[in-house]
Amino acid sequence: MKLIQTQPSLTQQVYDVIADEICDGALPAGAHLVQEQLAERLGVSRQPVQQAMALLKADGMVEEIGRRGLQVTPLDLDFVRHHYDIRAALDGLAARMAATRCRDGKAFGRKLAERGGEVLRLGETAVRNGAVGDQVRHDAAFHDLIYRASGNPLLARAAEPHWRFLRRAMGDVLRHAELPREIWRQHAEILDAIVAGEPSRAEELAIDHDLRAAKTLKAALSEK
Amino acid sequence: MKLIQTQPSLTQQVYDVIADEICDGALPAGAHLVQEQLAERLGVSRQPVQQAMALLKADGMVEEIGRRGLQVTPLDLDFVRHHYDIRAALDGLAARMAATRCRDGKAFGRKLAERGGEVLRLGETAVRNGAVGDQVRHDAAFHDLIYRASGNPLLARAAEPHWRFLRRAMGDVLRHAELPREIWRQHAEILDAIVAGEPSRAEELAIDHDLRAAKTLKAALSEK
DNA sequence: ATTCCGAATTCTGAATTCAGAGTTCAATAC
DNA sequence: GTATTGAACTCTGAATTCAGAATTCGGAAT
Repeated sequence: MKLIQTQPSLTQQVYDVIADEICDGALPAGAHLVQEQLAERLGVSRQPVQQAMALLKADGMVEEIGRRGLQVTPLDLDFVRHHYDIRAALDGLAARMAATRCRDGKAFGRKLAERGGEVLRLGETAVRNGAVGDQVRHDAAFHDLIYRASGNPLLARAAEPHWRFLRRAMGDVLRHAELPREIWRQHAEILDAIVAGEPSRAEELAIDHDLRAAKTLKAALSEK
Repeated sequence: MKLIQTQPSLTQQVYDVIADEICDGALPAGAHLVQEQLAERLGVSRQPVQQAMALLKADGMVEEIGRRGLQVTPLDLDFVRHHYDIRAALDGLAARMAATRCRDGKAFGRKLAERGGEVLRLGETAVRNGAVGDQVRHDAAFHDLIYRASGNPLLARAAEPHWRFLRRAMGDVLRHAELPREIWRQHAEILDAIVAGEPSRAEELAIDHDLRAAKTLKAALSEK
């Protein structure tokens, strides 16, 4: 029997709407946000908006501008590298742990190979179709799969703020460019190393992948 | 001229009070929290309490118990290792980056050696005095120094949720035991490697330190 | 004794209002 | 023209109230 999903709170819904608009660029850095206006636009009272703003503030996505509303935080180019450095550490850990689990259990590795393969195929389909939004989604899905495969339930959550920032940065770029095709080759290599049960190799590839992505993204942002 | 500090919001103050009580064990795992009661106890209206609870919930420190208030989240022993694994990755990164900076700039290393040395001395004094609370504080201060020395402004923030959890776990243990004295020797070794500008060695020592701490803490928690 | 159902209760989320913090603007003085 | 000051304005944080979700309890039926 399927669990009955309770309606998320208005606060949660407001948070999700605003967070998504920030991450996909509809609300660009510096965009001015006023609680009363957001409340009107979303058809709710100000209180859930206020609460959502507090959460978005805690997440670094918005900041106060001194009793004159809030603004979407700037996308600081220097922070691209900072976020990727942390992601590299976390992604490396995830890959290593997942590979260790595959080394110790063949059935686990087979299942992961299968699921990973699906995501890679979806990613490559999106590349063929030039569906950029889909590419980002499958990129995230691939990494999420590895976090979950690591056996550490905290990894996905730990990586989340960095993904959020980078999703914003990518969103900025992807109006003009695509994800490099080579990331899918890199994903495949990471998956292979994990499934083969090679922790050090998997970690190295994951870190390398992120550090390359950092360079690429930073270069693309500098051109704008 | 000294900056004038504005009073933190009531929400922030409520958050800080509750978070501190959770972290130092005054509010143990499972403690029942009701907004109205907290509001009375703290002499504020329910609204800032509600907001603080939303933030504490987002931070995983409290959880809902189904329209009957909230409770402090359980301290799950399995999570000690999970948190330390992530901390090891982050601390390793911090140490490596700090060491790289020391290798590239001697003045930076000298300054760090000085500051680090101070913290280590404070830690050792606390050990001699059997001042357990101070030991935890200086432990955190040491690591915070390394995060800042890394040059990545996001590292301290990234490590925060893990420190929160581990501070709670340590608080649980420290009613009965002390931090092992060897952690100060380990800290000194990490600092030496960083100041000497040896990134790989610094990273290794930092990771090793955390993995040992994980074992020690987990064993201590199992005995209770 | 166990199960079911409706009522009572507890508590939260949301709406509304009030107070006031901090910014902006307009008038005045130099 | 520039600087200063006080008033007006914008917006937030907090207090209060209302609505209702979800749990608990007690009584009735089996």
